[in-house]
Amino acid sequence: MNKQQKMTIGYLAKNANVGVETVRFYERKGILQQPPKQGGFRYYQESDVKRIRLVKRLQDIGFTLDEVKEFLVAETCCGEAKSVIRQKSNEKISEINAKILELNAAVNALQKFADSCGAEGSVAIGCQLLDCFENEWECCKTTSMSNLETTHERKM
Amino acid sequence: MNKQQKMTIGYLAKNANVGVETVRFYERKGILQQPPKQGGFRYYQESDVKRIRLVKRLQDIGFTLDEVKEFLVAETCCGEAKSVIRQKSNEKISEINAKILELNAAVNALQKFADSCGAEGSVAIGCQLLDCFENEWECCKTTSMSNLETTHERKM
DNA sequence: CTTGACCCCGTACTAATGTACAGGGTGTAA
DNA sequence: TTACACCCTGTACATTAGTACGGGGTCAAG
Repeated sequence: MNKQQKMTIGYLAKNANVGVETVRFYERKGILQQPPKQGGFRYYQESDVKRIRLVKRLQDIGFTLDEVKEFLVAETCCGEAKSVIRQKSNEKISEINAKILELNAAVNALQKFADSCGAEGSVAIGCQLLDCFENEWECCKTTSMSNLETTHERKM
Repeated sequence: MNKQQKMTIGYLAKNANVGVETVRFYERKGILQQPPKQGGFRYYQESDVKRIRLVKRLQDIGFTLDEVKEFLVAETCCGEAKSVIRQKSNEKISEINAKILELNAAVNALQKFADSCGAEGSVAIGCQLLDCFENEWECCKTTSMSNLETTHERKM
């Protein structure tokens, strides 16, 4: 690629694997900075491609666009703002670690389900997605079925 | 809990930790079966609580409501439908395993970011979320920056 | 200097997943 | 029997993250 050449929004979008409307949408939301225009057109740098890909990756791991924005804005921070962003990073790390545990349990549950229900010779009665998940989940996060409330103990 | 007592939608919702509107929404979508009404009211079983919790769990691990529905409907399947559901389960397992890899890489990247940017004494120039993610991601899924296209090689 | 691909802005629409009324009915405790 | 919490249906609104469209401007190859 010739670095002298100008990258229009269409090419940015193509390179970053998003739609042009998405790029403009990100600029409106303040997630991407709108580049200074030449003759009414936006022209981009390679770093913008990287930035959009980063946004997509952050989305993939569970960030909302607002969170992405917070993090990207925070990059240029200093002093006190740093401890805020460090805290947010650590919160996200905990969140993701919890999700990893949950997903591992899910794989086990689904495997059990696939083995019992999906097996060619199995009988229909064995197809209990609920049972597979109930057992597998207990290690991860349990909500007890005891103390269910019903209607005759009405709130007054 | 007295099993003789009747569980109205409000209590079902409370026990399953969702809103009553959500329950009705699930019934409209066919994710939950609407129970036969007595005097115009819906009355539920404990199994309905379990079912809603299962829906929430499946959502947590990345199922859309339509996918949840597919799986729940498929539980009562037999014969040929079984191999379909087994295949879907296996697809989901692969999907989740890929996600786990991605999340592990994300934790590493965020840790690096928190360490470099968030540390009390660090300088602002070290705050590069993009760099932290770029390196960490390569193991997981890479999109090369070479072969970028720009505007002067215009399509005709 | 025309033409066709591409860009601009602004607005409106979509899909998924709920939430929130409005207007009326029900059931039970006092 | 009345009050009040709770239920019903139906419709509309909210949020997130885009996507599409209309009406017009720009640029570069032929």
